[in-house]
Amino acid sequence: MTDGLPDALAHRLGYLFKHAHQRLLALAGPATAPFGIDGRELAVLAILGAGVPMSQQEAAERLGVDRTTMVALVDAVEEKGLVERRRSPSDRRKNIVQLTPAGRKTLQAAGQARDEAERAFLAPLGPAGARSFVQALQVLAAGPADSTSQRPGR
Amino acid sequence: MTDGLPDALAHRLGYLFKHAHQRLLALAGPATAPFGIDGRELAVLAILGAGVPMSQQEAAERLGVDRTTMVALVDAVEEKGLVERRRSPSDRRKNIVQLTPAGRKTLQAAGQARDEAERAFLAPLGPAGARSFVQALQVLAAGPADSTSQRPGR
DNA sequence: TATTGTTATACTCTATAACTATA
DNA sequence: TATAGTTATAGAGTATAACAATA
Repeated sequence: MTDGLPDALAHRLGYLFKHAHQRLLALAGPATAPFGIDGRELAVLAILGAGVPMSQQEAAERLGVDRTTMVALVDAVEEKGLVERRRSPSDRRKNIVQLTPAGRKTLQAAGQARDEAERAFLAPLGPAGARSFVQALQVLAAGPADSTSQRPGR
Repeated sequence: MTDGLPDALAHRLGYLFKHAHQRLLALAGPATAPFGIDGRELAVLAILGAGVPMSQQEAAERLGVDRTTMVALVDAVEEKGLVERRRSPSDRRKNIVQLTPAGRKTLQAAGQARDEAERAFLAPLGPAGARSFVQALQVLAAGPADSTSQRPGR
């Protein structure tokens, strides 16, 4: 029998997603905590530090959160001195949100800690199993490839 | 347009779990809605209909939810006439929660609808890919197999 | 008129503490 | 004293509506 999982739920994807996610959080939370940020704030830094400067709304879309949620998220990392809001010169309605030097440093260090936590989380699958699991998860998270967008992997 | 996944997040498991789960809910929610229940209530029916009669607290533990959360959950399905609470003869503090005939019927029909939704969700992986994905997810949800094994929840 | 950021508000989900009745 | 169920309450997390500034 699948020890740990009640039979009636062993194949329920919702249940499995919830509990797998909880186990990940239990590992990744403590990993990023020493850097003063949580997983969501780290994701904000990662989005903003990825490339071109972008507005709050662009960042919110990429994160998959509402723009009203993004306000509090940017507030949090700005108060910690990790990002700065600046008015866009070309469109003064927009905030361009940029990483500070401290933000870049935190992104680098906390990102590494989180990567290690993720590796530990995936370890039971073995290297090849972990790789194909993440690939499959990317497919499922991206959803059915619609005609106008590129197909992620495979 | 953000087609697919933003590079900076493509390998972040928390992000992938969240969005994959959301996509699953978008499919499974409408599938069980015609039967008047949501996914969580269906899980309650599945736990209670799986075998031996059990108390609310036992069912809550297997579901991975708090016993106070379980009260409202059982309330909901009881009001719909799908389960009945009755006092345990051997320990009058306990509620034995049993499926009604309507509950069994709903479990059967809604369970089938949900299974179909899950198959549709996993379809992009192909049959073999879906199988190994679910297997991996079970491993990750159950956590490291330690000797005193209980589940992580709570 | 539409859009960006913002605030206020409400709703969902869940957990903690306290109460009751049983043991 | 401890446990099962319950209630009240509070904390996240997120979404909707409305407003000011700007386009």
